[in-house]
Amino acid sequence: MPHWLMKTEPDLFSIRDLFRQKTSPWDGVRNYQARNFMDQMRLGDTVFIYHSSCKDVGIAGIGEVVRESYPDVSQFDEKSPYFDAKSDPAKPRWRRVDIGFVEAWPAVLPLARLKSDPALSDMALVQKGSRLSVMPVTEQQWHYILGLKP
DNA sequence: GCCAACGTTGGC
DNA sequence: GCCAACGTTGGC
Repeated sequence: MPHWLMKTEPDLFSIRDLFRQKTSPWDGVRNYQARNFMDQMRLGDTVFIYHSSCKDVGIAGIGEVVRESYPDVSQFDEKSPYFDAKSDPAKPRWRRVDIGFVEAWPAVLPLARLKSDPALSDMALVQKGSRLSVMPVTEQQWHYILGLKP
């Protein structure tokens, strides 16, 4: 069963919000590589939920795919920050998946911890300048990181 | 708040 | 098809 990592800005949507809501559409992804990875996600795939652009940057918990990719309606909403005037309603450019809550960790596993670990040097997450917001996690990386869980 | 690195756009 | 300019991401 494949594994993934998805970024979120906790000021907008955090692991605690996912806990409260139990499930949430993952919308607003506007990057082709990230979108293509979302299209590959399947029901039951597990996802590290990563907090970015905040005080405690790192992995905050786990979610799972509860609905496979379907059009992200926010691309057609002129009032949405995710509006995309160039997207054709007949062929929506952007999609989203729904993510369900699995667990919140007692503390964030810091990015600095992941960066300093040679076992994780292949992850896009720790590579300089990487801005990918949805990425695959290998089986080995997944279990290794689970072992680092705070 | 700063700024390096990135992805996208558009002129040529 | 190249590449400079731009807007954005995201760690620090």
